[in-house]
Amino acid sequence: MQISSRFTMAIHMFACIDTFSDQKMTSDFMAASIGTNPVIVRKILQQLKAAGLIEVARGTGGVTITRPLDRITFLDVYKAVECAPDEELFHFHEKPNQRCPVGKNIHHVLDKRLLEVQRAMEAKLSEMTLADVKKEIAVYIEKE
Amino acid sequence: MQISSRFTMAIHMFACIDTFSDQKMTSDFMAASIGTNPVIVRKILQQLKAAGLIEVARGTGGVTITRPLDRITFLDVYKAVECAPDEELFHFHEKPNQRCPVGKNIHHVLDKRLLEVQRAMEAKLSEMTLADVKKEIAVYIEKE
DNA sequence: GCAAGATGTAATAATAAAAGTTACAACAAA
DNA sequence: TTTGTTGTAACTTTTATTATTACATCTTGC
Repeated sequence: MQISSRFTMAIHMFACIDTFSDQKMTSDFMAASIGTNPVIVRKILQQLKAAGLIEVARGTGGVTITRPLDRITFLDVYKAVECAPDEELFHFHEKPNQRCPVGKNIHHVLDKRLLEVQRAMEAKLSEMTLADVKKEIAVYIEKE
Repeated sequence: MQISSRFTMAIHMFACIDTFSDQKMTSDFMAASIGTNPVIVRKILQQLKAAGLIEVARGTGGVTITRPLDRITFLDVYKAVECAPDEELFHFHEKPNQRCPVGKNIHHVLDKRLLEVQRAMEAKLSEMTLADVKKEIAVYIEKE
């Protein structure tokens, strides 16, 4: 199973907003760059807005990033688009038999360990920022 | 999105096999403990067998774990049941527009970073073993 | 005022993956 | 040869993602 592509689409969107900052960025433009439907882009825009990462100009169009790119981490983006609040990475089977000594206790035993794994992933995500992406995209564009 | 419950079911199965090592362990028994269907258990058994972690006695029933529990990590189990070989944790949107400078390069920029995140998660998974689970389950059972 | 071009969002469909179920052939041992 | 089990195919159900259509709402310029 995989983490949904909303995350990579969101980062792609930030890259568009920044790279083409001289022009008004619309959901149609970003959808064309990503290769998806404008409504998908608008939904992700709403999630990013709800997380306080961007502002969207209604009516006229255009997106503003609310803080410097080096202060937006991959984890910020991940949490904004990927999961419901406090959702856990691992999906637990929900009906272990409480009358079996293993079924009764497996949840206690695994929960904290799986959370530890999730924290490790999140820690790594928080080390990366949109500024890194901006920098590297610029290098690639330079080359051409 | 979440990692499927096959992973936690598989660990639950190992816990059953070990905790009740005095009796023959069948898919029916494990399914009852997990709260699922025996066929689900048998499919996971096949995946664990293919990964070389267990042997299953056909006809008669019963499962043997092929090496000491402290030498089977969560990562071994995860890789056995969770993903196709070399499957990546993050799902990339597949059709970025090659005529857009961002769409053309986003994959290059993100791939190595997302792989780094995945490696961090896998590293943490490899620190935990089934022996840890065995030990803690035993403590819980002791208490009663 | 109102036309043009956006966003916001509901409703729904299409797709894909996980999880569950039924059925039965193949097998091992008493 | 009976019993209880695994192996596995076929199918259904469930859930989540992704895509699409449609349209109300908003902002600006004319």
